[in-house]
Amino acid sequence: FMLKYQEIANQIEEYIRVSKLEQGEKLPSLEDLITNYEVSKNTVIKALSILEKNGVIYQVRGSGIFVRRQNRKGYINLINNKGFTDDLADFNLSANVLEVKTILPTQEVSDNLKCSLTQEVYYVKRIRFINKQALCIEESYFNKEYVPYLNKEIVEDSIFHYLKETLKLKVRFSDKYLRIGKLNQTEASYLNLNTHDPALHVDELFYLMSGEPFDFSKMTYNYNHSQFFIQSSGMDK
Amino acid sequence: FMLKYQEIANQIEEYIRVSKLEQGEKLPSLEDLITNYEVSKNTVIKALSILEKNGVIYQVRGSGIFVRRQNRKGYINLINNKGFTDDLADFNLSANVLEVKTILPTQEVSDNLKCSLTQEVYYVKRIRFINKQALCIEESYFNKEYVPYLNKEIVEDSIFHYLKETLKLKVRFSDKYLRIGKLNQTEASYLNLNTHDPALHVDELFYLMSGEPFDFSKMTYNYNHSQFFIQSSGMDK
DNA sequence: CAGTGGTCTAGACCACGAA
DNA sequence: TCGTGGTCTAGACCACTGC
Repeated sequence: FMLKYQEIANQIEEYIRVSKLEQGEKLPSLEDLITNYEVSKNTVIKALSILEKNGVIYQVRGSGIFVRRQNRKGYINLINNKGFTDDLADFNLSANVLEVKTILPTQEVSDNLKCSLTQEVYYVKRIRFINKQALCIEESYFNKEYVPYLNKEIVEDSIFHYLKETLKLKVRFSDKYLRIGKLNQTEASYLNLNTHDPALHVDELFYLMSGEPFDFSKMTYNYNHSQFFIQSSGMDK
Repeated sequence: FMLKYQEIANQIEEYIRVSKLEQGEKLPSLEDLITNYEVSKNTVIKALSILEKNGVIYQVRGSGIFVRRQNRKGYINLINNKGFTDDLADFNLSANVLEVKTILPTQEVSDNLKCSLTQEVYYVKRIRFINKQALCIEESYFNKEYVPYLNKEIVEDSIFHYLKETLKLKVRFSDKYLRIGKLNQTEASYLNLNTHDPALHVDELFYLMSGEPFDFSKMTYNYNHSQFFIQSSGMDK
């Protein structure tokens, strides 16, 4: 079962895709959408507000509803929470698992996961590849309270898929901190680059539906494959 | 005059600040808010959805409304459209204007601004400083149709302030493209760094309320001052 | 099962843009 | 002035959490 406004949002997005509407092209009017979908005005507006938030459309009072979207290919959208799987769907992604174990958290990890220093967490270290080239080094820490079990097989696949399907955990939101620096020797060797080459460090904290942080990840990206995209929706609406 | 939901959103944010509520602390229930502000349920929900979008709160069904917000200081929020002025308010910002002139657009500029190759645009080159250290090199191109006049005095101050107050232009949304590379010799000298040091390149396209692009800016950041923050709100709601 | 957040409606009225 | 998007309401009913 799906919510009406969600369903309508999906259908409008589908409509834009199959009609191959481009930036600036006009969609049916609010009233048309209301009669077509046989729902109330508020419901359509809610659907449109989702699409607006996601950068798919923009609405202009007195004028109409228009298509936005114009993502350059190969850029990773920093707003979605879905990992890369969506943005880089056209590319050949894989991961090389270096370690999966339980450890005692460092101060930094315990601060972020809001867990005790004496309570073990899962530690996972992976190198992620895109088209067989190293994309990033990823070190993740999982609160065992929410992720009681992990192993190499699970982690070689998509962790998020496992969390969602098996553990029934859903990510509600996340905080990302980006920083630019230089690669040290170890990082450089993993990424097949040179020491002192540019490095993009991303710390990311993932929260569950209930608002509890459960996954703290530290990533170091290969600068050759680091292209990111951000759509800001500006005003409060 | 202000919209009710906007007013309520502001007041709740204010309430969080003066009450010094921290991450995870609970706000009054929906029903309380409805009776306190004497508005309908939908209006409160709209106010809350703005705060949720801005990363200020999160709502949990059956449980309550909680404070989010936990921005590390000095990180630039990549979601806001306001330039740096807000995030770096505590720091000493200034700009050194190198050039202000009208030129014919390159192919790249005309593609982005959707203007003809034969129609002149304003070109502005600035170095921006934070606490007297070079933060970034900024080259901006403005469509003259919307920004008919610029000069050095205006540009030394905040361009966005001028656009808003004098020209009555409002930014509706923007697209940002981030890329990491190495500084060339010229860039390095402007930023007081070394050739081949890390460089963060950001291309940003700003759109007006009507959806027209009017400002295309190419920025190169000093990696020592490049700390960015992104709050993702995850799911479609 | 009480408390709390979320969805949906029908309809009144407002505000902006374009012809 | 008309078409179109935006705000707001009152109320019905649904869904999840935690005692």
